[in-house]
Amino acid sequence: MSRDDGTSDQGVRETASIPVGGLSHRVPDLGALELLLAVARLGSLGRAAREVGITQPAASSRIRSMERQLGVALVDRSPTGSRLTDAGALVTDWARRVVEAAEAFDAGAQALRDRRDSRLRVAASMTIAEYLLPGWLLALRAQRPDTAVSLIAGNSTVVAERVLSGEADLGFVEGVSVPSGLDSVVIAHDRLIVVTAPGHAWARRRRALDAGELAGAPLILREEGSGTRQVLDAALGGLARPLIELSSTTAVKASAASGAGPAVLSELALGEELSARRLVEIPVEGVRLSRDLRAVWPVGHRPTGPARDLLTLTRS
Amino acid sequence: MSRDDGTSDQGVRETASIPVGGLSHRVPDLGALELLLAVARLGSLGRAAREVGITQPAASSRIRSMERQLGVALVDRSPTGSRLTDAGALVTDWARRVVEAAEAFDAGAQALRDRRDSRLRVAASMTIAEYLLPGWLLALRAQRPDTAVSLIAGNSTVVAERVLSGEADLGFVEGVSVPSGLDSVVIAHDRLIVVTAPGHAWARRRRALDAGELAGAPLILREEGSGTRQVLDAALGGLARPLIELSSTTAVKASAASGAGPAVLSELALGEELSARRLVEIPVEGVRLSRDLRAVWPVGHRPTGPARDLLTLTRS
DNA sequence: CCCGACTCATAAGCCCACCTTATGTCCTCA
DNA sequence: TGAGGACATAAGGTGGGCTTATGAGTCGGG
Repeated sequence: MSRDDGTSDQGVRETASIPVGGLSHRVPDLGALELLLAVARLGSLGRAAREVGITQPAASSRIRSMERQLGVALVDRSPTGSRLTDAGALVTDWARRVVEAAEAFDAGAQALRDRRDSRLRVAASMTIAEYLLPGWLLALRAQRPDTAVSLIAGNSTVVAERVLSGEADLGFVEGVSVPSGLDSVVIAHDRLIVVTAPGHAWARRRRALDAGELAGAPLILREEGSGTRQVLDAALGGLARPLIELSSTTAVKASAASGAGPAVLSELALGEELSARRLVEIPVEGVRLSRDLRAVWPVGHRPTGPARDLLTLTRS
Repeated sequence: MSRDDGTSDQGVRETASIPVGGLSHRVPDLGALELLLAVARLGSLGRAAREVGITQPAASSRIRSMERQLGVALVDRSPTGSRLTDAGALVTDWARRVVEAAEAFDAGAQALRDRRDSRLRVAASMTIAEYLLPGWLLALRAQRPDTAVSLIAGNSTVVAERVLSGEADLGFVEGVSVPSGLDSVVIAHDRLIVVTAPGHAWARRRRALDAGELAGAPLILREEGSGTRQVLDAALGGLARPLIELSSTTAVKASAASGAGPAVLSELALGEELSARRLVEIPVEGVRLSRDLRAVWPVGHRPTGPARDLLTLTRS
C-alpha cells in the first residue's frame, strides 16, 4: 500500500554494480508461486487454497497481490472457476522453473540435514552432490516417499573412507581410478566441454579444435585446485593457459557468455546455457576430457534396500 | 493461442501427488537465498547485508534462522569475516540455481508488465517467450540496463500482425514458413526429441529409431492442438499414437521420467533433465523433427537500436 | 421457479516474522 | 594499546498474511 511501485525504482542507492536491486521485491515468494501452480492445475482458487493448506480468501488475496506486484492479470475469475490468462500461462511456466529449483534445493538440503541415523546414507563428490544428487533424491522420493537420506560431500578419498567404514551405504565418485577395496559401476560420464558466446570466432569454426589449439588459447577457467581445472590440466599435460581465473562456476559461465573468451566447464553445469544458446559448445578432438562417474560400495557387499533403489535410478 | 493449460484440465489428476507439505516452509525465501549468495561472494555478513540493503543484525539473524531451518551450519563466523562451510558451499550452489530461475522469472515478468510505451516491444511465440526470451532479456539488460522491454506472446499469426502493424519492433516465430510481408533470419533450431527414462528398453538400443517405429509406438504426448503435437503429427503424417495425453510439458516430463514410456518434447524444455540423466535422448532418423526459430521484421525495415541489439544477442 | 452448491470478493482483527536501533564482545593490526 | 572491523544480543515497531464471517454471482436440478 505505502509502497506504490511507480515507473522506476524508488531510491535504491546500492553499490556500483549494475544489476540486482532486490530480486525478492519484484518476484513473488515461493508460497505464492506454488499457489499459482496449484491454481493452474486445479482451475479454482478455492481448491488450490485447500491444496496448499490455506483458506480461500487468503489465496484470493495472495493471487491478487501477486498480480499487483507483476502488473499483469494472471487469472480470469468467474463464478465457475478460474483460468489462467495468456500472460498467466507464461508466468506460470516461469514460476514452475523457480519451484523446481526450490524442490531440488529442498531435496538436497533435507539430505544434508540428517547427518545421523538416516535409513540411507550417501557419500558423494562435490560435483555429483551439487548437480546430480538433488535430482536423484527427488526421483527416489517419488518411489519411496518415506526413505530418509543423508549426504556427506567430499573428495574421492573422503567418499572411500566413509563407504569402507560403513558410515555411508553408497558412494559416488568421479575420476579414473576406483579406490581400492571398493566395487563400482559406471553410472554416467562427466565431460568437460569448451564453450564460447555464440558470437565468438570459434563458434563459426568448421573443424574441431585439437589439443594444441586448446592448450595454446587463453581460457576462462576455475581456479587452480578445482576439480574441473585438475581434469583439464591432466588432459592437456598441465598446459592450460588461463585468460582469467574465477572462483565459481557461475562466474565462469557469465564471463564466457559475455564474450570474454572461451571457457571450459563440466557439461553438468551447462544444461540451460546450451539449450538457450547463451553459450555454444565447441567440438574438440584428440583430448580426453571425459571422466567416469561411478557408484561405489565395499567389495562384495552389493547395495541392498534403498541403496539399491537409488543405484537403479542412477543407471542407464 | 497455441497454448492450453486448463480447459478440461480439472480431470487431470497429474501424477499421484508425492509428498509436498509446503515447499515454502522448508526452503528459505528468495531474500534469504540472495543474502546467502552475497555472503558467499563477499565473505562478510555485514558487507552482504549492505549489498542487499538491510542492516548487519538483520543479516545475522536471517542467516541464523536459515541454518536452523535447514539444520546445518552454513557459515563459519569469525571476527575477521565469514566463510562458507562445506555444507554451506553446497547449499549456496543449489540456492544459486533458485535465484537464477527467479531472475529469469523477473526478466520475463518485467517485459510482460509494460505492455505500453516500452522502448523495445517484442512479439514472440509461446515457446520462445517461455524458454528463450527471459535469458535473452537478462543478457540484454547486462548490455543495456536502461532498455525497457515489453512482450506480447501469441502464435505466428499474432506475432506477424503485431510486427506488421508496428505494435512490435521485433518478432520471433517458430515454424517453416515466414508470414508474408516479413523479412526474417533463422536464430536457432528447435528440435523435438524422443526421451525415455534411463531404464527404458529404448535407452539400450544401438540403432536409431526410424519413422515407422516412432509412429507405431505409444507415446506420452501433449494434448492435441499443442504446438509440440502439431509438429510431431506433421512429421509423422498424423500418425502419432498417444499412450497418455497430458496438458503440460512438466507432466509429460515427470511421466516419462517415472518410466511410463517414451515421450516427445522440445529440446528447449529438456535442458536439465538430460544433463542429469533423469531422461535420455533416443536418436531418431528419417523424421524431420526440427523447425527453425526465426526473428522477423517488416520487409525492408531492418531492426535498429535496441531491437538490433536483441537480435544480435540471439544470433550465433 | 427457486434452492443448494459452487465460485470469488470483501471486511475486520490477530499474530508473527522481520526489520531497525542501540549496544556488547572478540579479534587484528598499526 | 587503542581504533576499527566483524558478529551477537536485546528491545521495540510495523506490516504482510493469515483467519473467520459474510455477501454476491452463476449453474443445475427437483
